[in-house]
Amino acid sequence: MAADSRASMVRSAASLIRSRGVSATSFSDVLADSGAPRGSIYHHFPDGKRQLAEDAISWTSERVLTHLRAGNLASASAVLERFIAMWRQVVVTSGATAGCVVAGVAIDTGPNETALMDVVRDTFRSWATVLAEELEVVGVPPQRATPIALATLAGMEGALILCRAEGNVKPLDAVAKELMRLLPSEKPRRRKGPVHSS
Amino acid sequence: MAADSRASMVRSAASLIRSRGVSATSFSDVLADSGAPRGSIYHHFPDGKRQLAEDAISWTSERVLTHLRAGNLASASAVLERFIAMWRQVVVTSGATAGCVVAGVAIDTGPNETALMDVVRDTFRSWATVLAEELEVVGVPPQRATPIALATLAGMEGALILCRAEGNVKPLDAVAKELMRLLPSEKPRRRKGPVHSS
DNA sequence: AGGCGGTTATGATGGTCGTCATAGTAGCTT
DNA sequence: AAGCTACTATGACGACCATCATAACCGCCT
Repeated sequence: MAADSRASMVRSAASLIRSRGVSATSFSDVLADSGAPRGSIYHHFPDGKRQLAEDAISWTSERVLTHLRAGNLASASAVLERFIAMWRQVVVTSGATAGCVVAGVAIDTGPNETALMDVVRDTFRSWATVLAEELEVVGVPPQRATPIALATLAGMEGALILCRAEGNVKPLDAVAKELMRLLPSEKPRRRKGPVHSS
Repeated sequence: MAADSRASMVRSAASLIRSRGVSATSFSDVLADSGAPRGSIYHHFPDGKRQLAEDAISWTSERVLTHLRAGNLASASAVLERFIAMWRQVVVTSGATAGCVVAGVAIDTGPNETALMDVVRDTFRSWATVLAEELEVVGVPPQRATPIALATLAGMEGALILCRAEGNVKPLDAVAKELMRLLPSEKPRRRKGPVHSS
């Protein structure tokens, strides 16, 4: 299959960018990590490194969106918790060495490379939009859904950085707890007060 | 004076790292931006680039801490707003191209370079600590002050990334508004309900 | 005047990076 | 079987990077 080595390159690029940023991730690193053949870099990525970074973002974004939309939308807190738990797992399984690919690209991309930054912007927008939509579906007032979604996204992106610095998930958990406070008090369920994650 | 060129190098390094990350910031860039002499790099920074990055963080951190402590601690919202306004100014005056130096270092620093990451961690901790202390001083319950401080820090770091992606300050403003909601309702002042920024 | 420590000029080194050209191979189509 | 397309091997290229060695410069102290 053709796209095999290509896909593994994208996956490796995403993984490496997550934990070192994009400038510190060389093609050699990607090849070494993916086992992909040297000769096919510019066959699969004619636009070079920029394209690889773009694809790494797109690949990540689709995974995130898929994960988000796979939720069953039980409540507002469930929506946020699903998003948060996803990032939490990134931190935990990486031993607090990985963050967000999109942030990694965003931070060491100068204002010149508008193409890359456009992808970054669109990705963040799509995440925030889906999050806001889902919040609305479960009853969060429309004028609250978007700001809450944005604050959650920003809070997570920031938390990922703090977790990397601290070497553990504690900052993310603390931030998550605060983000939950932004939600309007849920319609009082009959029994069981506390949140019960899936 | 000796430290003249050295100081300008640190300042330039901080400025460049803010808007491109640390890996994408070369010594040549720093020298070009600062006008400092080529020959004195390893005189002032015997440990090379790592030391330059460390100093850029320390220099930034001291400026931040100084700015924070210069507030008059009128209320909890004033404390947060002072911190937020500081970052807002970074975004505005840079045309949404600059972020946080510490985040820039944190993101493209691998898990190997523990020395750098230690500086990053200590810096974040000091900011969160000062923020929490000030919140306590103005009457925020101790068990709330620390989480709020952390969420504010994470929210700002994330917001800076989003602002860079969007090219404007709107994300930061939206996040800031949400962060304010985390504060316990202020002791009801006699008159004037709504928050009134300085 | 003389010297001395702190600073800078100059330039080289080895390495790595992104990029690409050229040639080879595998596999499907006809 | 032939040929075409998609992929890979090999290796080179110019550029830039961080780092350092060596020597010259400057101003201050004596």
